[in-house]
Amino acid sequence: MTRPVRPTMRDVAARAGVSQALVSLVFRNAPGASPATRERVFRTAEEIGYRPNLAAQVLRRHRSRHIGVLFTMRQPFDVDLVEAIYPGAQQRGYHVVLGALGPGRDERHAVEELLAYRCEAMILLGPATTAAELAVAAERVPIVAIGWRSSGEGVDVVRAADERGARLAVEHLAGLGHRDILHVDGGDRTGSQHRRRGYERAMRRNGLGDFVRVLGGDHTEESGAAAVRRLMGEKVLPTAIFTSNDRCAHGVLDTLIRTGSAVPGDVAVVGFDDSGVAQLSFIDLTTVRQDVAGMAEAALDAIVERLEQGRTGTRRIVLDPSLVIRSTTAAPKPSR
Amino acid sequence: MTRPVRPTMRDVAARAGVSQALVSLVFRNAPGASPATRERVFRTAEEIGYRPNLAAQVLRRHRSRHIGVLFTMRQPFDVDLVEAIYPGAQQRGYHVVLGALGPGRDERHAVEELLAYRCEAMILLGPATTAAELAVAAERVPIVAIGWRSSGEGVDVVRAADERGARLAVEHLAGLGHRDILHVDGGDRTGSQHRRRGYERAMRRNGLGDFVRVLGGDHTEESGAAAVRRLMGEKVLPTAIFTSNDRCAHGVLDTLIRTGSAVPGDVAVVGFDDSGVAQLSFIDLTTVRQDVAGMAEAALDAIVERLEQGRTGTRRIVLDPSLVIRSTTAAPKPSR
DNA sequence: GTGAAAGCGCTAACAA
DNA sequence: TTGTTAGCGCTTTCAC
Repeated sequence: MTRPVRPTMRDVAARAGVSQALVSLVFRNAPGASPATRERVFRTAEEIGYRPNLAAQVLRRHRSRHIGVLFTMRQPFDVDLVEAIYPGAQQRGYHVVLGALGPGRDERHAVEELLAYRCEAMILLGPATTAAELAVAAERVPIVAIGWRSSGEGVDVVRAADERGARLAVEHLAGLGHRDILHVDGGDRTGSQHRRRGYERAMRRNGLGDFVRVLGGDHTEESGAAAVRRLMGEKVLPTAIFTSNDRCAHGVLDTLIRTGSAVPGDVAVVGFDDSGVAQLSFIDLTTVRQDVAGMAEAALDAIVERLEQGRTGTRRIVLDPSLVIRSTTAAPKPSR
Repeated sequence: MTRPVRPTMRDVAARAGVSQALVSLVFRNAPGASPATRERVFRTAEEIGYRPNLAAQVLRRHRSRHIGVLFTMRQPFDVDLVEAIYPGAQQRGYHVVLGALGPGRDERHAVEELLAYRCEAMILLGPATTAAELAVAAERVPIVAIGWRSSGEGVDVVRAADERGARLAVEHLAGLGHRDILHVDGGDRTGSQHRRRGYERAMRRNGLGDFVRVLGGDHTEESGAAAVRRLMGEKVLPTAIFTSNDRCAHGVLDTLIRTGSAVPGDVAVVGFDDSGVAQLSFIDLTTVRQDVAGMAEAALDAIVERLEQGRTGTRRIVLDPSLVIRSTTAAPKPSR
C-alpha cells in the first residue's frame, strides 16, 4: 500500500533551480517573475506532474473561493439553475461545491457539510428550512435562497414574481375564452403559495371568481396524475388546468391523454418553470418561464457583493417571469 | 468587511484549560483523555461554536477521505446511483464530492477539479472518456467506472450484464408472441453497444433473425420520439419496441400514444434501467432493471479494497439485471 | 492522562 | 527579480 506521494512546490523549485516562493508566485500569476523563469517553472511542474494542493492553499489563504450550492437532483428546475451557476461562478473566480438534497440527506446535514468544506457562501435552491435555522447558518457565511421567501435578516432572496407568473397563465387562458380554470397547487413547495394566490386573484380580477378551484398537489408528476384521476370521477372536466410546476403538469398532461382527453382540445394545460420537460417536443408545454440565467447571475452577484464589497443589508431580488406559449393551450371547444 | 474569524482548536483548548493536542485527541475520538476532560472539551467547543477545519485536517493527515463522483445531473439513472452511493460512502467513513457533467463541463475538466480537491478515489458514471485519458487519471487515484467497459488497466469496472438484459427483454416479448420487435439503440452511450448486440443475438436465437431492425438513437427522450416519427411514415408499425434506456422509451411511449397508437394494444414498449421515470404510475414501463444498490456497493467496495487493503489488480464486476414487467407490454393483437 | 514540538504544502510580508 | 521566513489549523510522535 504505497501512498502515491504527489510532488509539491518544493520539488518543482528544486528541479527548476529556484526558490519555492517563486514557484508559488508563478502559479498565482503574481507579478515579480521573469518570463523565462515563469516558463521554466511551468515546464518543470508539467514534467513531474505537479498540481497545487488546494487544502494547503485554503488553509493558508483563509479563503476557499468555494460557493456551496444546495439542490435537489430530482428537480429539473434545480438542475437548470445549477448549470447556470457553474459558468457564472467560474467567471467570478469561484468554485462550486454541490450539496445534494434527497431522501436521507436533509438540509441541515448538507449545510453542515458545506460549512465544513469551508464554503465562503451558499446558494440554497428551494430550501425547506425554516428562517430560524437559516439565520444560524447565515451568521457564518452569506446565504442566498433562490425561490424562497424569508423574513429573516441576513439571508438574501432571489425569486420569480410568482404571483405575476400565475396571472400570466390565467390571463392567457381567459384570453382564449376559458372560464373553468382549475389550479393544482404545490402544497408547501417553493413559490406554491404565491402561485396559488396569484391564480385566485387573477381569476377574480377576470370575473371568474366563481370558477376558482384548487386541488392539492406538490411538485411531482404523481401529484398531477392523482389530481386528474380525482377529477375523472366527475361529470365534466374543467376546460383548463394550471399547475404549480412543470413536473406536475407532465403528470396532468399524460394522464389526461391516456384517459382519452385531448389536449388542448378538451383540456388546456399550463405549467410553471419552463424546465427541460416542458421543452420536450412531444410534451411541448405552455408554461410560465422563470428566468434561470437571471436568477443565477443575481444570486452570484449578491454573494460577491457581500464577500468582496462588504454589503451587509439584506437584499431581495425579484425577477419577472414570462409566458411561453406552446401547444398545450388553445381556445376551449365552442360546445362549452 | 470583517472576516468572521472562526474559533480554532487553540481557542477551545485555552478556554477549556487544556492543551491543544488534547482537544485534537478528543475530537478524533482517540483514546487517552479522561471522560471528564472529554466532556469539558466538547462543551467548550459547543459554547464558542468551534468546527474542525477540514483543510487543515486534510493537509496534515495526507488523507481527505473524499470520494469524487462524476455524473450527469440530467440522467435519472445517474441520480439513482448517486443517491445510493451517498449512504454507502458514509458507512465506510468517506465523504462524497460531486462533479457534475453537462454542457460546458466536460469530463476532463471535472476530473481535474476532483483531483484538485484531493479526492482519494473517483467513481465515474457512464463516462465518455477514452481509456487512454482515464489511465492517466488512474495513475493518481483509484478509479471505478460504472456502466463502462474498459480494456485499460488500473480502472475497475462495475456494470450490468447488458447483453443478458437485452435478452430478457426480447425473450419476454417473444414469449408474449411478438415477432416484429424493433430496437432503438443508444448510439455510443453507456452500454448501448452491448444492449444492441444482446438484442440481435436474442432475436436470432429465437428464430426472429429476419425481424432484426435497429433505429439509431441515444439516451434522451427526443431520440425515442424521433424514432417513432420516422416509423410513422411506414404502413405498419412493429408490434414491439425495445429501447436502450428508459428516457428513450419515454419518448417512444408518449409519441406513440399521442399519434393514436395504443400501448400495449398496438405496440408494446420495453425500456432499460428502471429509473424513476419508468416507475411513474402513468408511464408504468416494463423495463430491464439494473441493480443500482448493488452497483453502488460494488463500486465502493472496489475503492476500499484499493485504498485500505492494497489491492492493485484490475477488477471487473458484472451484475445481473432483471426484468420488471409493468403495463406497457402484452401479447400482440391476433390480427397480426 | 496530558503537554511540547515538529511539520503537512502553501502564501505573503519582507529582505536582498 | 529572487530568496528567506513565519505561520495557517491541525495531527502525531515523544516526553513527562
